[in-house]
Amino acid sequence: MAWRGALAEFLIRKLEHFTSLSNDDKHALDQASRQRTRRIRSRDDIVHEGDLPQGVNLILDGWACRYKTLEDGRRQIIAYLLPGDLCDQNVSVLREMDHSIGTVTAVTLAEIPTETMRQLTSGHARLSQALCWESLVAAAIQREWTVNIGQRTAFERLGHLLCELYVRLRAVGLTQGNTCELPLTQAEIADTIGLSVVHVNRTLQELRSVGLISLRGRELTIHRLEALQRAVQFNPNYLHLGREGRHLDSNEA
Amino acid sequence: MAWRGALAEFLIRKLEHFTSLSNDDKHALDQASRQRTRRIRSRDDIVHEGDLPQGVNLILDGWACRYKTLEDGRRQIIAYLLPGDLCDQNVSVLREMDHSIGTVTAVTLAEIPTETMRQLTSGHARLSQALCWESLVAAAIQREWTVNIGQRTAFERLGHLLCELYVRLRAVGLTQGNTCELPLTQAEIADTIGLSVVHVNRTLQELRSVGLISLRGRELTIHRLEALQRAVQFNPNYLHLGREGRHLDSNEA
DNA sequence: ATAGTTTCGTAACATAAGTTAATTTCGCCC
DNA sequence: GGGCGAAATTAACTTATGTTACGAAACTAT
Repeated sequence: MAWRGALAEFLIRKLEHFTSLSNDDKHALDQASRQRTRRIRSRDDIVHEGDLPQGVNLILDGWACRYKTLEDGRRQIIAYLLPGDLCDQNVSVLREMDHSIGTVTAVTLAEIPTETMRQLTSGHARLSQALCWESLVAAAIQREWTVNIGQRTAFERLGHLLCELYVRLRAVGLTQGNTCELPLTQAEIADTIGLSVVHVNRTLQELRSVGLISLRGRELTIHRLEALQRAVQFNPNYLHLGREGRHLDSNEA
Repeated sequence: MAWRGALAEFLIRKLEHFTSLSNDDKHALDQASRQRTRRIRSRDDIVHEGDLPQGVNLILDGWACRYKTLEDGRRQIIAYLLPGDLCDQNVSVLREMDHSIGTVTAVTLAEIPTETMRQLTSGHARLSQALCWESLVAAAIQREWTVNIGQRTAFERLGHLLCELYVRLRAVGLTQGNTCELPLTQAEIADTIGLSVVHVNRTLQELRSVGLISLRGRELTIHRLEALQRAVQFNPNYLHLGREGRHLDSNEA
């Protein structure tokens, strides 16, 4: 059976970078994704800080983000949730959410009940490992963001973010050649890498003028990925995609 | 039985902020900590980026940190590991470490084999939940660091870090009144919050001059915790210590 | 104690990034 | 297809933070 078109398609593709799943595993994942799906419109909230944590959300389509707002309005985007990403495999252990999750684009998500998750992991050793891997990778990404914001220059920070998003999208088959969608406004990028909008704009101009990227409409093209990686010290090892995350064929354009 | 003096003392204390453990749970934890302990001297590496991940490490005593180094020598400290902290409950799923772990002070740690961990979690539902909570809190801390470095001013960043370390130490009984150890050099603080050493020094002077803290030798005193929290927008909810992480009695001085 | 080595403290100066504000371009809706 | 609001762009100016450098203090080891 081809898993193109399965609701859990992107998640399955992602997990297969770590291990190959049996048809049974994939079927179970897909079933779990069908129990309850929800459509949320663009720039809307999925979960609020202070909420009681619910079961697991799987992003089926669209972009979301975790974010936190300070009292005076400053906002930090803490993570991007792309198709195939699971939010919070175990949060229900906590008493309340310490941050919010909002959409960037319109999003379709599957709400997988805690009980279904339990069944998935107890009955499928391989799958259970793969899900564990997925949450370790999410943690590794969060660590890398700390490094990115803490140590890198504006140019490197922005380039690094673009590399990461591109490679993550490629890992789930959402790139065409060296192009992918980038539905973020410059204000959102600014809140992601801790810069002002104006400086994001300047830095974007710089990345363009040295010929490393194009960004028009909501479409990003990375002209020379290798060069960009070098220029911004992007080492994809933290994504744990095997074989360094490079040379993974994307779906052809 | 009193668990003062148990090797896993600090871990037990920490977990009990989340749930109360049975004597059986505590005994199992303590036994697991006794299997293999190791002593590492100050400013030495425990784990190197690129290493094959091993079983779980539990910090029994002393301070360690996760860090990452860029090619040109810039370094970011990604997390502090304090007594009672577990490193990497499931890393063995990954093929290689994407960052290093080094000591700040001399450290005693327990290496808990993967198999022992499995037994711990499968035989003790309560404990298993508590360990899950501990890893969710670690992730929440990492997210908060992203916010801290991304959005806050130097003054807030540093104050926030000090609040966090103080509250975490208090949660395991390692404070005396409003004082705790802070065995970090200013260079290490700088690499933690993404500032230069000089600016850390300036900012420290500022925190002192407004009477919020004292820091001499390796001893930190927070004179007015509430005031400091307000001044730097430190909201301890992300530590999920129940009751907001305040009013937890520390061991008396 | 003494010498050597970190760490801390400060000053003078340099610069990356923030702010404000005005203009242009883009995407969308009637 | 014109008008409206959001997003992007640019310029001029400000500021927080970085850099370099040097001396003082605090540890460490003999």
